[in-house]
Amino acid sequence: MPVVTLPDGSQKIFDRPITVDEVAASIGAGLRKAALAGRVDGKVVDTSFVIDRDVALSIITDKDPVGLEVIRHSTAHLLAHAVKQLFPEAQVTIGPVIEDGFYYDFAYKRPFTPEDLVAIEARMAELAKQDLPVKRREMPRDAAVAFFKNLGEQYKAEIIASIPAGEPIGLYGQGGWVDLCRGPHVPSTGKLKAFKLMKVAGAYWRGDSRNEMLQRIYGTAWAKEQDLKDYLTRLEEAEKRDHRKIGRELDLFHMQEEAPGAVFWHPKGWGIFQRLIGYMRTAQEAAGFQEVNAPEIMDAVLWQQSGHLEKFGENMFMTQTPDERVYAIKPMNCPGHVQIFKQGLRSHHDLPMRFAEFGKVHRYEPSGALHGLMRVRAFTQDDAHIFITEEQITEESVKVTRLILDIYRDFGFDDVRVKFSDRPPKRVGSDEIWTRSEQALQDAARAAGLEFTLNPGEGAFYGPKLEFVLRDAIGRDWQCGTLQVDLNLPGRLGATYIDEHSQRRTPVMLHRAIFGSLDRFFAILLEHHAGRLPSWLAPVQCVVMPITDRQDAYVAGVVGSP
RNA sequence: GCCGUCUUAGCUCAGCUGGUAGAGCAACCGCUUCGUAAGCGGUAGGUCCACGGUUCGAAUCCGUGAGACGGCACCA
Repeated sequence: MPVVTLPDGSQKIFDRPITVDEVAASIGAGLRKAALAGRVDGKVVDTSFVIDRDVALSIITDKDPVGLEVIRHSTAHLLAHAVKQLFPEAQVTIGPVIEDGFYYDFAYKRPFTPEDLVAIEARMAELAKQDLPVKRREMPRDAAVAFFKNLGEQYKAEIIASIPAGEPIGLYGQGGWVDLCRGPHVPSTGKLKAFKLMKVAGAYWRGDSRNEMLQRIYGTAWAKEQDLKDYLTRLEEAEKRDHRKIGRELDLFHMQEEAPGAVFWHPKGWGIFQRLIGYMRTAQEAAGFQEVNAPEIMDAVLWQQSGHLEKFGENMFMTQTPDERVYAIKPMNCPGHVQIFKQGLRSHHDLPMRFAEFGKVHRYEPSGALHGLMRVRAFTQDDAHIFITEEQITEESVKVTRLILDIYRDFGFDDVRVKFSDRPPKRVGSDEIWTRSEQALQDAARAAGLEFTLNPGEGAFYGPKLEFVLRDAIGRDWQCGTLQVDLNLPGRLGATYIDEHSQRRTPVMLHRAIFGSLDRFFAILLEHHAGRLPSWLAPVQCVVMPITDRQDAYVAGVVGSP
């Protein structure tokens, strides 16, 4: 006798186990038709899910964000179904939901072509039109492994084999095609109405660059045709804001193949760049930072000590000079700032010492990573390193986070998210030190009143970090600023200060960047404003133009007046 | 770095199966002086990414390399 409690608090009593679909039908034919899935005691399930006990149930339709996810997930299945029909030799792997859509990875003897996509999308439309019922069943794990091996689906078998033996495996079938999936899915393919395949690309099996490359097909799916259209319009709008296009049109900068990943700044672009620096210089001086400048080329030894060479050696520009010494072109500013700190004796009275630099750094980024100004091999950072005692971490971090948020506000970025990244797998320093630095940074974030999400394993190799993510005018997120607590590098590079007991101690170093990469921040601003920068930044604030040549003399007067 | 696509005038792009290059916009020169995003006419502009190969002949076919673009991996 299941009692089903609906979201409005009303209850329905049934005299036998029933499905979500049947409950929806009992409420109304319209709801039954709109039902994509159900939420039973908080868990999302298929409409075929059998309710055999008292539960809280809500029917999920395409008005529900989860409903949209179900649609996208099922559309990924529809894609795989169509691919298997057209290319039976292709093997299926995984097909998750992503922002605005989905993808599905296939192993196939050759890459899919844009023409293939057209054919696949047409087949998907046919399968949707047939309104095939989507049916779930379960199978013991080992039976499922055998089942997929028998189908020749090696990748699926491998995925299932990595699931614990006790768990039953969910299989979804539609029109003679079966896929492993935890679901849930729409009740029938006819629910899938608004989708489009977007692009093909390579992607590594299990996301590991040592593995073979699969063919990934990206698609987008929506509840309604109009939503799909709106989405495509949004993409067009984003394309119009592309900083690479605007940069050329407004004559701000260019790049050319002799200097891959490096920027040639034109007068107007460099003027904007300098105003950004000028702004930051004023703001950080007011906050107690002192500007410094360290060499761009230093002996590789320093980078060995810091640990950068070991971790990032492959991504550093090295140079051998006639004196046979190996120098590195700096990829970071921290070791340089530590050298400045190390000159002379520092007392605890001197701390905090805040060194800031508009440091130009070079990183040999993988060729495939380069992207306009967003990812380059030579760029300027608004980088600062603050030397403090361990007791000062919280107070100083709070100050820095305030500064960061204030500055973003000045640029019109009010919507800022914060992420906390803790120890990565490849790191320097003891676990004990990591525990202390993670704790200190989290305490500081809380003291600053920040809400943050966890980003496990994404910290820098020397310390945990807070990452500041801006949301732009069209809703895209950009990670810019960062604040890192570092209990490792000062020691590795031999920095010390004298404490109140006349003892030598190792300072703590905070790393902070607000714009991050000036070049990248420049690009973000261009895209955020679609090229129409606020007048304090704009290289051209106004133009005086005559309508006919009869006004020439007058206009010359206007231009000449103050 | 990996997969795929691409590279032709300042920009955006045509150029079918090989017969030594075209358009629109921009520029320049005239004309027009017209009230809210493309007035009219004309002129000029190209090592067809680079290097090798096939061929009587290569922008076109093949190979190598570079760069760009879209993803993946990476991102101190």
